[in-house]
Amino acid sequence: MSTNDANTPMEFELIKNDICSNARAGVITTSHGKIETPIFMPVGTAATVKCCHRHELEEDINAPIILGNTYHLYLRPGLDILRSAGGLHGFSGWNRAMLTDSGGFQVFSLSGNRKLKEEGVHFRSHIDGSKHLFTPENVVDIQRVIGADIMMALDECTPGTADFSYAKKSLDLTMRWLQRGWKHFNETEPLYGHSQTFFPIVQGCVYPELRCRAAEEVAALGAEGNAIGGLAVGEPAEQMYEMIEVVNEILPKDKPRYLMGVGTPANILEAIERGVDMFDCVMPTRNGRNAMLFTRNGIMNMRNKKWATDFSPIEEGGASYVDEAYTKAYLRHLFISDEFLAMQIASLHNLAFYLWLVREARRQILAGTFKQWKDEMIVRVTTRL
RNA sequence: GGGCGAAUACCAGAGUGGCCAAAUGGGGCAGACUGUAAAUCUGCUGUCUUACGACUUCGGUGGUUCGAAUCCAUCUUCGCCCA
Repeated sequence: MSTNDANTPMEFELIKNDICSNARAGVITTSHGKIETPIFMPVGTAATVKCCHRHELEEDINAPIILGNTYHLYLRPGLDILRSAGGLHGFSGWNRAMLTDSGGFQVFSLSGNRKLKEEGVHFRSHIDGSKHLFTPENVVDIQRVIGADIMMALDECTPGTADFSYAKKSLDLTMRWLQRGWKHFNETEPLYGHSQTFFPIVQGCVYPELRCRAAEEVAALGAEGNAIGGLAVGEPAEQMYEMIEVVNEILPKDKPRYLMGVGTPANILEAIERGVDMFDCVMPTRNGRNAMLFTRNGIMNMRNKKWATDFSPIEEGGASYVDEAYTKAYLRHLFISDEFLAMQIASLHNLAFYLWLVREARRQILAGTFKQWKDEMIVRVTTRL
């Protein structure tokens, strides 16, 4: 596993473009290992991918990169502890790559507890109600302390239902924040001897005009990778796909593109087809904890009675050992009985499935068979079992 | 043999004359969840395909009453106590 030191920036190598679509296969090299793309990144908000041991993430799910969250880690355990531990890598023991969200999504999801100002976002902690301020600059500093290989710009994630005038006003602010964050990133240094990179985020809600402008401004920075945010937040899926097309027309082809917070297996396949390389989403873990399993044959609600006496494996030939190790009837029993093991099995299964899905997509792109495979997979993964 | 108490929907359990198809909890059935304030949230859970509405229910039977899960009589079952 080759690694980069603090002076070597992240690299992205484009291996192959699909013939029939904008899908592509590549490799990202970070100080904490290589990441073959397309990739799905499990979300580990509070320094843990919920219900999963590190060993499982490494060996069973085989995730090359996971997420952390600036907002949550800043509040708990706090910067002093993270700094003393040598960053989140040292604290959690995760030695592969890591990406941290800036807290921009919390600006959206905790909208009742915050106030947007030109300088940044004033918010109250959901834990103790204490007051805090995130600025484009200090979220860079915080992410330096966390030590993520990839850090994200502070943005405002607008709801998919925002009207044009609000979306424009919001985008203007996000773009001003972006310039400040980018400047500050370039004026500061990593703390732990490994390199860090900074991804800007394209906003603009569902308005092509705004998305184009944002993509052009983002592309002009020349960052090592670029993100698309503010999608899958209430707008119809077709509109999301349209926005991805508009934006990817403009974002540089030789840099990885990260679609933030998306999504369902079908969303991911559609986005890969449109040239997206990186994904993250809470869906495999959250929905897993709530008894929803994604499989290559469709979706199962494990609480449903139909599984009560189904003693077949969770998923024959599935992507992780739990698929053959436990039966549907047993897993249903665990969920009905509120046993912790149910959530562990489901989370492991779903993450392994998501990682399998993107690896298989990559394999199909390399084999030149992506388009046909994708069309078949969409039907399968959206079937309700 | 005598006395007291209890019987309510799948379970537990409230209700003791009309606002009762009947609180609440559990269980059951289904749905939602997209850069995680989520091991969370929502709906349904007597029958009539849905709503309005109608119908049948509170151990059985018979009564009182304009009206009964609720009052009376009696029977049945269960629990406790005395012999």
